[in-house]
Amino acid sequence: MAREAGVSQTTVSYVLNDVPHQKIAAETRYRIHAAVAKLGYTPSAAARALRKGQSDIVLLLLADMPLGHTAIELVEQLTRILRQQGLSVVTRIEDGGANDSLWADLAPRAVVMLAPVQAGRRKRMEAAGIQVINAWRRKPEDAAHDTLAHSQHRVGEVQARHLAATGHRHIGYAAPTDPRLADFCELRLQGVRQACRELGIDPPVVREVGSDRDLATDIAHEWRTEGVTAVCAFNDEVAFALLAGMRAADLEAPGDLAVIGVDDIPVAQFAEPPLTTVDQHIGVVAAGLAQAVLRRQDPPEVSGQPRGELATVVVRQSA
Amino acid sequence: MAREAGVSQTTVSYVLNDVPHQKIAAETRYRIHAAVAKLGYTPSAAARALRKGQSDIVLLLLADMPLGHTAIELVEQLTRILRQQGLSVVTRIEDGGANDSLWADLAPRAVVMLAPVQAGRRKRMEAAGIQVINAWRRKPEDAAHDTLAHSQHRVGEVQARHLAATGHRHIGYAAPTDPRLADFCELRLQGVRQACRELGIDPPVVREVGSDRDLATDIAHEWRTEGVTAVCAFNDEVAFALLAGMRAADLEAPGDLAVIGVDDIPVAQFAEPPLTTVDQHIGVVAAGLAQAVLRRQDPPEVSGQPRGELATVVVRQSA
DNA sequence: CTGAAAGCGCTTACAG
DNA sequence: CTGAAAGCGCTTACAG
Repeated sequence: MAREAGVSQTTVSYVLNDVPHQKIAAETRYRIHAAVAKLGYTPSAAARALRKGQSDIVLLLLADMPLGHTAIELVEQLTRILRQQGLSVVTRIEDGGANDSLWADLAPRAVVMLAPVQAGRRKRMEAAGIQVINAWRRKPEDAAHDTLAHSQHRVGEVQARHLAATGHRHIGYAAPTDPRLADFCELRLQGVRQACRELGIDPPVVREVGSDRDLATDIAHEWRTEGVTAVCAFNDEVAFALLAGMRAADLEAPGDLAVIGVDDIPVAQFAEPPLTTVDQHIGVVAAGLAQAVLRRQDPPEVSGQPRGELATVVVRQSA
Repeated sequence: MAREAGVSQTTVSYVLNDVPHQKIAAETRYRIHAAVAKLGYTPSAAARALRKGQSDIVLLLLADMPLGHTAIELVEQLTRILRQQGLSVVTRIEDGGANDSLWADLAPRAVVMLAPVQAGRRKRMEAAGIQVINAWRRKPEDAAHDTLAHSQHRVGEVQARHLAATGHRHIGYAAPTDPRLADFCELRLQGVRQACRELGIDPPVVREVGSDRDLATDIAHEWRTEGVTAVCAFNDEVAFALLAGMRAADLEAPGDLAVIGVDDIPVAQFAEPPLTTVDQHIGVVAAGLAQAVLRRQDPPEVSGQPRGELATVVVRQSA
């Protein structure tokens, strides 16, 4: 490569990396770019990583749980935003431990954890100079400065407020049965609880709604006998199960029990009745995460929490 | 590291890589492992990659299209299978070109493309010694040796055969409107067409069903006037739209029009009526893909096409 | 059975 | 404005 352009390795490196404060003659630059094009040269990232100790990769670790539509959108957005900054987002689904070798393999600049983080692992990564961004706080107290957790809390709040605004004072909460969803559920549920407190209405009556229609029917009846008139479902899937259980017992939404989901999955509009749900503004969350990654390297440009609403209600017929 | 154990770099490398035909004294081995544990030493993958010219990473490139539940499962399974072979699967959503830098960054051993592959890009990767596995054939003719394409073809076949088996002779095909899904749709549709040919029934009447309920209603009426009695939907989402359109016009499934989807998404069982659909056996596809990756390096153990059914019908009420 | 040495392809002080 | 040289941490012939 250097030979083809008739210059030294050094100069090639300067030109290709646009090293500031290095004046390079325009003609030399040109010769180098020509040679690059001619040879189809691509710098070896392995060598660069070895030399600099870090690659330009940001590793996104996803929890091993049912990943929906929304999670994928988050991945896409984060990938897009960070690419503009020259960083390559690479995604990995967690699976317990074996990933240690992966972060060593990639020598990522940062690891964004959308999964539980074990203290030991975190320490090892940080010791290796990798920035660890924990976007998965279990405890709501920790969530204050965390866009993702904050948005989950907000989701619950938005659900409860919509129900209250349409006159409901006794609400239920339909939790999923999958234990891997428990942390997420807790965050959303806290949001619901807080909203209820603030609105001065009863705390939500929580029940696990599995993916069994008959069970959902029973639960719907129970809620009604307890005076519950509306329920926040953990997500749209749980809402579908509940709606199916209600139809089986000739219970109507929102008349007998109003139901509001979360996610606005593509089929939500085709539910019977069409599902009222909460749309998460994933772009805002992604921007928050991207900021956290970038803050380290570009102090001035980025600032605190991202602005913008994190979630809004999509009103259809079920609530 | 070598110093801590009181041996040379060479020996450390031999021990850690279990180099065959290198006899190392048990005591030396032990000293090295002890030092590894004590220092928390992790070999630099960047250096290894630089030296060997390849990392242990397999890059999975996903098309930029609505990725469902099924796609995610494929990613999970492939990750799991390949990890057992010491390979790290890393996933990236395609976005047009900018990924060139990524494969250079990772120096992956193989790239599995679940996205359209441009000839130029492919050539560059292969020139770099990267194995390229193209699991995205546009043309059904190319699909013969490709597990993924083959399974898509099979999906259509299974749909049509189920409909024929329940007495339908005039079937419709509900295609999605998203152009990014066109290639996939074509593969499935070919499967339907072939099954119709083999069964001696009319070719499917294809219509695009968007996510507009009223439009779906109109289309349902059209099909009925044309004598269509059952329809294969591209996937469960399209099926939901169609079912919603039918309910709006008091048309019943399967009486007025039978509907069968694809994917068995979690909410399919809660459709009104519960959706009959096709379950793709993603494990088989993943195994096929994994084989293709491994074939190159471990010739003997793996053989041709994976065995096993690729898709089966989940019978519920809509068809 | 073990080690000294070369070299993978970069980046970056440093010297001109 | 440009280049010679060191060194990042490995692997692997090769020599003992």
